[in-house]
Amino acid sequence: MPKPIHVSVAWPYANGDLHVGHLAGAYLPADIFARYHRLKGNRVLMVSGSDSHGTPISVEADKRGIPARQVFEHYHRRFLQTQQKIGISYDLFTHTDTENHHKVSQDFFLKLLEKGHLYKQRQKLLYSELEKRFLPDRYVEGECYICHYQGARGDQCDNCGNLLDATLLINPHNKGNPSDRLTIRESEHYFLDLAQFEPQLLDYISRHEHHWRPNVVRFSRNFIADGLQGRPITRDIDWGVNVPLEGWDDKKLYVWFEAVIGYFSASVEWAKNTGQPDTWKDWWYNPDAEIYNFIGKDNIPFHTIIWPAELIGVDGIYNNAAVGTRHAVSLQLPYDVPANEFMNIEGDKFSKSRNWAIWLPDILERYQSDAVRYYVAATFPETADSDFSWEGFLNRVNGELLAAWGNLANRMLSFAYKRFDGKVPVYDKLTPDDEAIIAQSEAAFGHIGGLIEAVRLRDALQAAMALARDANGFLDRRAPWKTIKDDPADAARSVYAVLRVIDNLKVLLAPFIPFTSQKLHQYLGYDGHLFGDLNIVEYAEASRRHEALVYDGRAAIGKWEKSALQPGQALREPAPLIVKLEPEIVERERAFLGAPREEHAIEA
RNA sequence: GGUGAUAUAGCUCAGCUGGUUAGAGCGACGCACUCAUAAUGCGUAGGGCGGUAGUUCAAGUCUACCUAUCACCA
Repeated sequence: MPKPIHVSVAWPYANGDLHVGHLAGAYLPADIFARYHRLKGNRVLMVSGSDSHGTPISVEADKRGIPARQVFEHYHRRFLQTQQKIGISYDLFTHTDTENHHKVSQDFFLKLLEKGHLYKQRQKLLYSELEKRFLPDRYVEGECYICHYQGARGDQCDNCGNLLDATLLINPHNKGNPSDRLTIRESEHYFLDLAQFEPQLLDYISRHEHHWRPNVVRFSRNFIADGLQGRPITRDIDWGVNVPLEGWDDKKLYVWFEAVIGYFSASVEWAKNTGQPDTWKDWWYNPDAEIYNFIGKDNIPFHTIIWPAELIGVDGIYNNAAVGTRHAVSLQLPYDVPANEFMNIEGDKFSKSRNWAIWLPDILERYQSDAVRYYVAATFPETADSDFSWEGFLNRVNGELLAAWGNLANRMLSFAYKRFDGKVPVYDKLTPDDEAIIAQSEAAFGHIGGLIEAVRLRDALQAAMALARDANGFLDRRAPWKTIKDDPADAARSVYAVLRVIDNLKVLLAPFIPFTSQKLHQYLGYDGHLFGDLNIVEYAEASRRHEALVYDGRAAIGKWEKSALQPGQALREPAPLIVKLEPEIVERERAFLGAPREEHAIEA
């Protein structure tokens, strides 16, 4: 019975390129998880998109002197290209500036309002007399009222690290315009009354804590114990989703409120795009479905508190009775929120302003997608912060991915291709040793599958690599290059056994390194594709068009099942799977860190 | 300031509810092999688990305090 699995992936702000932190925190774990479940035959819906709104984008737009829309469209396009290249298999990667998303967000707002989960309150905010508008916190600079540092930002002090209330800053001034005069004005806003949801949230957490990561549980419980405060969900800004009320034309929905709704709205869009507009309910209104949110640790409260509160608050939305009894009455809340920690770079924290970052479009110009995927997956910050180091990259790619796995496949395929007439050897009867290694590789499907389902991806990858090492050991014991001379029948047995193990490893490793597995699939003489295609598709709405990344799995034939490799099957001429890295790359790549960077066009 | 996390071989990290001589990969050293991108295999040497004080028949594994780093909240 296929299980509906929803993979909700954090929405990147479209104000700059994707970097390895994005990949390690959310996108790659989500993709590995989704690909596994697809191989397993489950019904996967994986969605995300560019976050088009929010001050980071306005700030970037002001810096460049161009409209916010232009900034987000530029990076949205690059997100599509980058993720297509590294193979993040979204069923839909859209953005939050679609008519669909605006509508769904507004419907969420209205439903919450109707059910009494919102309240109005006046707020004191900094107002720019020059620009005639309320100034977002990030545009404000002043003296920190805690440590008296002069260059504190409106939302946070870079010196003492404290979060600040911009209206309390000493001598606040407009960052972009020092001659501006800032005054404090009151503005009315809608607040989400989080405290109302406390009992349901506590209940939700206790129902799931046995299978959540301990830090996610502790963090969420603490957050509630600290007291749930109402949070403003509207703002005095001009870039964002309109507040769907009369007289609120100069305000927008706050990005934190609206962006998480993307998981839902993107599911609705996906269903619409596929011509079956109700199918999103097979996840959101189906108690058998499991929804997984892949995010970084900075986002935990938004996904275990705020997003569930919004879902509880709008329960029943779009679930009109006319649809029939196929669906449940209640919206599904996330089943698991496997938040990752942070990935540092050469021992230091990621920083966009210092360009202390490894940008995906840049490294994908120089390295195989699977090499990047392998290293990042082997170093996932699943339990603690981890570190991306170029020396580590070199060692793991050359010493593990290439030496233990790529070379295993290459050495045996080459041998079989040359000595067995380009075919999988035909054998008489396998020895107990041969049968043991095959059985071991078959048992790995259950073991590694279990680890992936529990989102222990680093352990899963390590288990697959251990099997590859065992296969190398087996090969050395059986030494077909010796037996071929005086006992060719025995060489046939051992070569067949290793090829069977390689065929199994091809599938076991496919969620992690899909491009390599596909190549190997062909070398082994099979046709067809293990996974579907990732395409950039344009969709038209009533007044706008947008591009999205879309996974088309119709032609995929890969299955999470043990190999039935046929003796006598014709092989294709093999070639090395993994490109060997030169030691010089370590110094070369380190030199890019902290140096000014130029954006290049992304080649397919 | 509060809360939480992390600190284990040269490096990167595992060690669940406390229990035989603390594990893996890489690196180092030695041996073997030559099918393979000098790629593989076998073996050896390396730590006593941040510090201090406790609980216990028994503690990386529990408690308290301290130190360092990180995160979140004020």
